[in-house]
Amino acid sequence: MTPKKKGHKSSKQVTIKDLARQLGTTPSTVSRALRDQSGVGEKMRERVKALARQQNYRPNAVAAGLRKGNSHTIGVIVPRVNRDFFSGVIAGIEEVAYESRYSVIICQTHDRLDKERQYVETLLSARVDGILVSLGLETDNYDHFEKVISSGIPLIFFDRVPDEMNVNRILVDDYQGSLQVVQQMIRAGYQRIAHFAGPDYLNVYRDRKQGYLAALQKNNIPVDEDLVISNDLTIEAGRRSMQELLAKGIMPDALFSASDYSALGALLFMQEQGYRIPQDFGVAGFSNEKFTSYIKPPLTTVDQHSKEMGKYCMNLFLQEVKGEGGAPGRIMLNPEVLIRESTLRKTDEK
Amino acid sequence: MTPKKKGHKSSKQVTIKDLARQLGTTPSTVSRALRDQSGVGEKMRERVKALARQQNYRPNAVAAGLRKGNSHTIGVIVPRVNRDFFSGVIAGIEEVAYESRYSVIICQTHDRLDKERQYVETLLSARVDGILVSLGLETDNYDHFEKVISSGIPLIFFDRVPDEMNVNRILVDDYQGSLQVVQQMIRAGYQRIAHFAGPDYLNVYRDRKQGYLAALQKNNIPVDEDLVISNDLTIEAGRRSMQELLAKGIMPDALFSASDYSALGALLFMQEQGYRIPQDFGVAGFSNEKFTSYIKPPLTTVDQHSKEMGKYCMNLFLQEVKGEGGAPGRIMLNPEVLIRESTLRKTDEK
DNA sequence: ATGAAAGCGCTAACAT
DNA sequence: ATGTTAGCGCTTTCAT
Repeated sequence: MTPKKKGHKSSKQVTIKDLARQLGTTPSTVSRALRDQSGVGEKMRERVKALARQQNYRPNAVAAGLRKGNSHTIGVIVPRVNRDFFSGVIAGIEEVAYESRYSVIICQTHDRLDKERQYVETLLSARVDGILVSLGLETDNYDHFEKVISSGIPLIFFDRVPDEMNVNRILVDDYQGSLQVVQQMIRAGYQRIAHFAGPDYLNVYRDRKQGYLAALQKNNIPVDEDLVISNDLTIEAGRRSMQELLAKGIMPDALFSASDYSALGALLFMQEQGYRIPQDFGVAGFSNEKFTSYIKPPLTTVDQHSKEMGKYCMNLFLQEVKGEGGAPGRIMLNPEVLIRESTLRKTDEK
Repeated sequence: MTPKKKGHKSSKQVTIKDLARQLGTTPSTVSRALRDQSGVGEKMRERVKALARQQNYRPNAVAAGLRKGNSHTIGVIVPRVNRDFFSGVIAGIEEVAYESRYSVIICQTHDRLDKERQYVETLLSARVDGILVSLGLETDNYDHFEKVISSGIPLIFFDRVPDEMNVNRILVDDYQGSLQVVQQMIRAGYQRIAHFAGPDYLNVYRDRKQGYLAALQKNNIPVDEDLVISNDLTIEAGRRSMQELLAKGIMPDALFSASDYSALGALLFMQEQGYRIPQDFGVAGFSNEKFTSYIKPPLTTVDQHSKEMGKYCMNLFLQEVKGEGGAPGRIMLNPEVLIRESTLRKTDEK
């Protein structure tokens, strides 16, 4: 069957063959001319290009990809695109991809493992040339990524990476970022600092918690298990966890949350309860979401250099795809701690 | 040349042909079996599927697409993904796409016309089955979209749509939303309401301005040209425009901005200047970005039902691609006006 | 129920 | 400098 457009305007796309016929030459010559390959007369090249333009010829990347065994497309899998951190990384990836003429397919898992698996399949079927991933909150199993590795294409993780796999990874030093934030909070005079953590099987949350614990230890503050709470790090979760703490009669004087969102939830709740931030209660988050600087008071947080991270990802991919990649390694970026009003208790106001 | 993986682990992907050989049958039979087509013996079907699973066969969507003349992929072009409105639309599109097993390529133009053009080319070359677009701020020319139309694939615009083209469009009633917001502001006692507008060649900004003007007119408030300012609707632009107004000695008592971001900029600036919101100055934005409900005071704004809009888009595409699309039409959703504290001046506090 | 053969559009090895 | 040929992996006629 000749595939014909259903009910549409029956515009078949112009092919290289059509051009060849009209020029009285062959597809190979046209192909060469179009791609500025050597071995085509100047005159012929001109004629080909002129006709191509005139006929609105558009190369079929699908066909070329099939033939060449690559699609010049990469897939990016992230939990969500509407987080400033992830959209920053994506912006960085796109910037480099655009320059090197790669297309980027962005997939959102919404932190769901089933979607993550599905998207891996889809991308592999689409024969993307590489996959860049940040894991979803639910992901505690990496079988689907083993498939990527055995397919032979580059696989690069960023931020939320799998521990047990020997793969390329690009990270920010979560431990250091957290350590510094909590140290500052302690210096500001907070004594009972609570922590909202994410799942322990994700490196970032584990490291942030370790940084928190290390800061307490360095200052000889005993760890109170009641003050360390795992939740799913949304605004609502932050609000609820805070409420539950108070309901249980547990009263910290500050909070370091592994996420800006749950920090915000807690902050709003405490304000509603009449606590003044930072005098009565200090709050710090993580990721430097934009809203953290708009709210009152502005929220102390940690910037992860998201755009830069994205650029590193794409550059690493480009290196890998050129075959210049050595053994899988890791790149660790330094975070930037942003001390803002939400943890700046003037001790005399205590 | 047999295309071989460069330096990679030389894992060639299993093909339908490999399976056929191992089963002593032909590619056509394997293909039929895999896709549950009729005309294959029950027994053979089982054997094929078993082997496919065992060998980790993965269909090559590129090859199938080339043969069938479709990619089962759609492209979405938006100004940016880190706006709640756009990420909401994308979520809606993805939800429906996922169910119907379509892949979605998301492209960000960052409001730049050159990128918009480039992405259209890329998507057409990738032979996507349809394109969904919301125009960039710079876009005042639609030639690149004419190419999409002449390629014969469905083209659907949402929110920011081109006026002069006869295409499918999905919108929210910006005029009504703006009209209602400004009416409320007037009822709350504001008399000199400024307006931040976007470029006039984009429908949404034109309509929002019209809604603003209509509200004034209905209340017999004369329009003051000095109070209507075009800027690029970022936080910084909002801040700057507000500053310039005051510097010129022009003092409105409220602002209705066509964007939440520029509304925020103005709000922050006014607060820094010591004005109380909403008592001394009222502020309203547009789009219901999430941050609008976190800031103090919460910002009056207009919700555009973004996710629903995305679903409409994808469903319309599915209809079109099945050939059930009639002449291009338009779908208009009702906005939801969210009156919040930033415009709730208690008149006695005046 | 199965197989043979052609071809989607393009590229690249191998002629000439 | 150009042409010929083969084939990427798959689907779909058209046999049998």
